[in-house]
Amino acid sequence: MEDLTEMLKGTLEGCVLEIIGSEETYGYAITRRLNELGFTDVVEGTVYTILLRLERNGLVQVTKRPSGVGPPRKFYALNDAGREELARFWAKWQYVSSRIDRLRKGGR
Amino acid sequence: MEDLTEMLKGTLEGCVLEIIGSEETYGYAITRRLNELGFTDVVEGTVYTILLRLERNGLVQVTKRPSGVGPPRKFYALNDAGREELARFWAKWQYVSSRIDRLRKGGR
DNA sequence: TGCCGGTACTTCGTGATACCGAGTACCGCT
DNA sequence: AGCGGTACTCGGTATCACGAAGTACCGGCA
Repeated sequence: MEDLTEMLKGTLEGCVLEIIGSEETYGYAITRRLNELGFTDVVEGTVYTILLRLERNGLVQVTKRPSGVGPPRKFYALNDAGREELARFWAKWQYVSSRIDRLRKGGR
Repeated sequence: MEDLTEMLKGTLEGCVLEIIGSEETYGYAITRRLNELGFTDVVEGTVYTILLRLERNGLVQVTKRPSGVGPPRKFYALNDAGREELARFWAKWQYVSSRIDRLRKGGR
């Protein structure tokens, strides 16, 4: 699929939030997960900027753990604020995607 | 609904394309149409920048016509390139929204 | 006649976001 | 010692929606 970057703006962060919400994980693995979900062009740099933003905004709890196969990993888990933000994200997604689908089928 | 601007990035242009594709129309009316579709916070300035971009990218044909109730209107219609771009937009939307919905329901 | 509200478009600047590239660093294997 | 895979950081760029201000046309009303 051709370039999706513009369309992912505003949704990619929500996807990362959802992934973290379903299991405590770290940046490199999140990138791989997004890639296998179909977002093949998402690269590490993008995910890390999102993770730093989530951390700065106080939506996640971070734990550093040694890896055994490389440098230590920063594991991310949602806190209460993160879970609320995730719920808001899905509400927005539901709202936007339903309106766009409606526009697609004949509008009104 | 709270702020949707980030989530609309990359999709609002496609929505405008769809509206123009279904009927030849002009900026002010497109804004009202988007508002009644549920995108209540979209303002004229946003739509006009999109329209100028579409024109600059050669996706639309523009016709200026007097209005009778105000200044002349710039009517927009899709050309062949615009119809192709619209098709590409819906293909991308289909791709992205289906993956996100899949992520939402349990992932895999 | 003068002013106001609604219609209609333009332009400049701002903020948020995804992306890119380069760099740093840890590890096991050869 | 070097290499590839793992893992994170940082600085800069492009794109996009938005805000604010300005211009301009028109009808109606005091």
